[in-house]
Amino acid sequence: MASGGRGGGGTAEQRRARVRLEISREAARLFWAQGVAATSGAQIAGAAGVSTRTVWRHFRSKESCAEPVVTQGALALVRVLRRWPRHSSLEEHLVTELSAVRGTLPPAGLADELLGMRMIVLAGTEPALRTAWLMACDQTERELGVIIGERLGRPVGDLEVRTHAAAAAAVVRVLDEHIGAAVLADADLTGYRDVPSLSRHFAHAIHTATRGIVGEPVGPVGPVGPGGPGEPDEPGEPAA
Amino acid sequence: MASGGRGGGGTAEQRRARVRLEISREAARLFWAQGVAATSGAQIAGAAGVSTRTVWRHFRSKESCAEPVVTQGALALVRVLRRWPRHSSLEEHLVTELSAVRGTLPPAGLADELLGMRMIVLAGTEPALRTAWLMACDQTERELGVIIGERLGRPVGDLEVRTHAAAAAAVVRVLDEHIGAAVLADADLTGYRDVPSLSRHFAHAIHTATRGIVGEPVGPVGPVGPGGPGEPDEPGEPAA
DNA sequence: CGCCGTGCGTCACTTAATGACATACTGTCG
DNA sequence: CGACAGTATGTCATTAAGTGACGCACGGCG
Repeated sequence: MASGGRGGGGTAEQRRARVRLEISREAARLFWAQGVAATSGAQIAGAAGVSTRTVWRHFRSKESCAEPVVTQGALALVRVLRRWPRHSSLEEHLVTELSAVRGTLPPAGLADELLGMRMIVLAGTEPALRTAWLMACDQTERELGVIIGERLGRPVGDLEVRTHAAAAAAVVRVLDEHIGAAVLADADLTGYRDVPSLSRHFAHAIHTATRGIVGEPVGPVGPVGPGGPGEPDEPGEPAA
Repeated sequence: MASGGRGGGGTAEQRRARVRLEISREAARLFWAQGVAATSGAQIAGAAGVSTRTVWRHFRSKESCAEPVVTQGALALVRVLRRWPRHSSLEEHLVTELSAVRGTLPPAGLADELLGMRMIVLAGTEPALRTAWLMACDQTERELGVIIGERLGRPVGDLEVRTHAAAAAAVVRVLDEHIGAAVLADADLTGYRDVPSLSRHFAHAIHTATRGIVGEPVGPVGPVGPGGPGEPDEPGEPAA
């Protein structure tokens, strides 16, 4: 293609994101079908209908071509988390909102999700892909940091905010890897369609990883109290 | 080389590790001095006194040359953790053992540590290095998983073990990044020589990230005996 | 219409990375 | 001590990843 008629409008940034995603889809498909090593940049470019130069313009490396599809899933979670009202608990919010988002998912979104899971699974054996996956999680961690910082009323660089974000992102990553493996092993998404149950898992894991500091409702504006260590243990989540 | 006087004995594996570390040192030095992009594989090889072919035999990629020096620090922690007696708390063990280990550190070890910190700091701005750093942390996470699994009396693949390991590794990573930045900003290691205080930080962070499940003494053989030394006021863990 | 900014393709080029083969070193057995 | 096996290294040739420089097509704007 080149040229002309490509899917049109939107900000330059949006168009850029679309192109990246399109390349990423083809890359992921090929990685899954033939393995990473056996897939060349030229092949990816060809499949996506662009020149190799364009591929390298959009991605630092071959493996990083997988990042967009892989990020999609985590990004959805982050988007939901951005709308997390201060007065509600994490579990509450996730259970209702994740289901809602899932309900309105376009079919292309489902395909992307499957593709993303495949990449996550592949990352278990292909070190090159693992770097891409870890970079995607790293990105997620930053976004989580912003959200947590806001919620706790602390600056973004705050060490405590960063540790909580890191712990939360890490458990989300492990859960994603676990779900990915389970989904692909079970042939299909059976049993993992139960979004509310999954949501509770995520909420509980995040809550645990931050020792209850992220997860509870918080006051309308205040930070979480005295900062340090010593946060009294909340009477935690009721068991799922 | 080169040839000749290469450092001698030991297992094949040990020799391999030595060569990797030597290459890694030179690579890190060059990365720091000139930036990653400006450093070629040939340059690294030359500085380390080996052929480029040898460099590629030992490392998947240019950036991953940094992994060994960067891993050293985390590896020291893991080694200490391996000797963590079941009857003692994490804080106790770290405070005494980390100081001991630090005391017996050869001067080369200190230089490596500084180099490692520099790489961690560089990883903040150079995406290529960030992948290496994240891969190193990923490795640490696996080792942590083994240790935690043993301590909790659960199989290695156990989801809970993995989430705890991931959370713990993540907070250790953030702390490392924080310390690295502080050390390099403060010109020198002043204030971060206080190993006991650092140890307490690490212990507390890990303890928090695993919601107290990793950190307490545990019984002689059992899994996490809830009755005994357990969490003072933990509401029950939901059955995963 | 002419002008500018941007994104893409083409081509030439650098260098990261691998394969194939010859050689040198290490430790072992006779 | 000397032949032997295994492994790590070097050299050379080659592929493929990734970059720079340039020209062109497109779309907005006065």
